[in-house]
Amino acid sequence: MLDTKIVRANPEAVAQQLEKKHFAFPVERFNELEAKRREVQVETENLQNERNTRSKMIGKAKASGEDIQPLLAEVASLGDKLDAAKQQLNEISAELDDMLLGVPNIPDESVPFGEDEDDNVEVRQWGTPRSFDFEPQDHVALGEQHGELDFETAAKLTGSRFAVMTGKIARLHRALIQFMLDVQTTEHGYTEAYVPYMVNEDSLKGTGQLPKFGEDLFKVPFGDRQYYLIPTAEVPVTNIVRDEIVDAAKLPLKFTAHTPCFRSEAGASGKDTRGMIRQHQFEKVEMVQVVEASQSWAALEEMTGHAEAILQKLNLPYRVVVLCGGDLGFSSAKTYDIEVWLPGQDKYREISSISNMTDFQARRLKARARNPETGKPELLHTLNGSGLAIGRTLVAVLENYQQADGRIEVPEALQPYMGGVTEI
RNA sequence: GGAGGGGUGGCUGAGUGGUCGAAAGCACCGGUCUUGAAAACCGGCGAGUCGAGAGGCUCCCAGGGUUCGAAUCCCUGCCCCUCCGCCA
Repeated sequence: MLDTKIVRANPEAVAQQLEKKHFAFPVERFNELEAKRREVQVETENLQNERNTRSKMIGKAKASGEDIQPLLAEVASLGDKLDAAKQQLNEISAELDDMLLGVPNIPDESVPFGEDEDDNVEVRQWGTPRSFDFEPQDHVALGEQHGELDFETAAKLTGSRFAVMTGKIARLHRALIQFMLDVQTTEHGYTEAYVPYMVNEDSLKGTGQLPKFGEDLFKVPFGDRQYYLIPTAEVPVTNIVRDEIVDAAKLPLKFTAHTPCFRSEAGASGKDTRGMIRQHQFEKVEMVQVVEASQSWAALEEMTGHAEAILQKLNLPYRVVVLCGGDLGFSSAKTYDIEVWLPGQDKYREISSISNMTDFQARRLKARARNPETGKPELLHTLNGSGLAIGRTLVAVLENYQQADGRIEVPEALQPYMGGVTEI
């Protein structure tokens, strides 16, 4: 959520900045509602004030043994008036809240203008895509050849967009998780976290998936409530600080977590239908940082480096792009995507996304820390990034490390996690 | 699933219808004292929101209700603790 003070002070400026994200902020409707809100709120609060004052007088009168009947008569009509005012205020506030909860974060000045992913801007490249002296296969063909990556069985068990892995490939998949967690905890200073894979509505509101993007989520009815399968560890991990005043001395908080992620991919029918690139269920090792406001831009660069380090250790060629306004996520002020080279597709594909949410999530979460100078609680900044998406990393390893006969070299960094196996 | 006890400020914890946003302690901040620190003593100290300000309003798990007035009474839900049962 944006700072309502800023929106009120200059709605036109906010609207203009949101244009970069191709979001049309309804300035007129907002101003209209704001004016009404102000009016009704003042009226309501005046009535409340009157009620409070008179109730106190009644209390005093009663204590001193006076007759309170005349005083009671005076307040008789107050209740109805107050109820009416309150109801009106509630309606206006609800509409304003709905409006503001649906407004995305303002993109940072450094975010390039653009429509979609084609307008993202490359920041740097690392490594050189390997040149093959044979026709490289994609991971689906490789997996089939090994008999260890099976989409048809998964479709029988569940449906499309799931995978069954067995044997060495299943182990390689697991090795990637362990490897990444170890790097993040021992080399990058993250604290490992284990979190629920189902969350409540409040958590999803806190990080911004709700109320707007419910159709992307898998819902789990539970009694008369509703839980949701997490679409990313960002949700449970970032919500650790919801409604908390964090001890400033403990900042920055740096968490890493391995979780499965569940996405309905509602808007992606027909997109990436082959293989493991876009699944309803996939694993991810996530990085989350909760930092003091002034530190978040440095943290964004740092976290991008942490994700890159994994790819470098795996010796997988990649490039880093900065997302343009049109491709930027709802809660994000700035996002870097890291794209890994996939020989099977002959192009770079997203394998990590690192975002600075500034105070946008923190405001919804009420995640604060006391400023040591002033003693006052101030909003924190939250960031998250994949470090990395496991399924896509597996795809990258299979495709980049394939041999002419279909065997897969095991990257050196993963060999300790594969019991010393060098080839599968 | 059954029985009971609880959810109050950063923390511990008092408060069972009125002058309670809320005792006390801890923590924290300022001061006195001290070469410095500690201790002791004095003072300050919840959050959010509206307002230029004075000040107002809201918040004692959440949502309803009773009442002129609710932290306090009633209803529903959620969460935590103890015991019994079941269980990976």
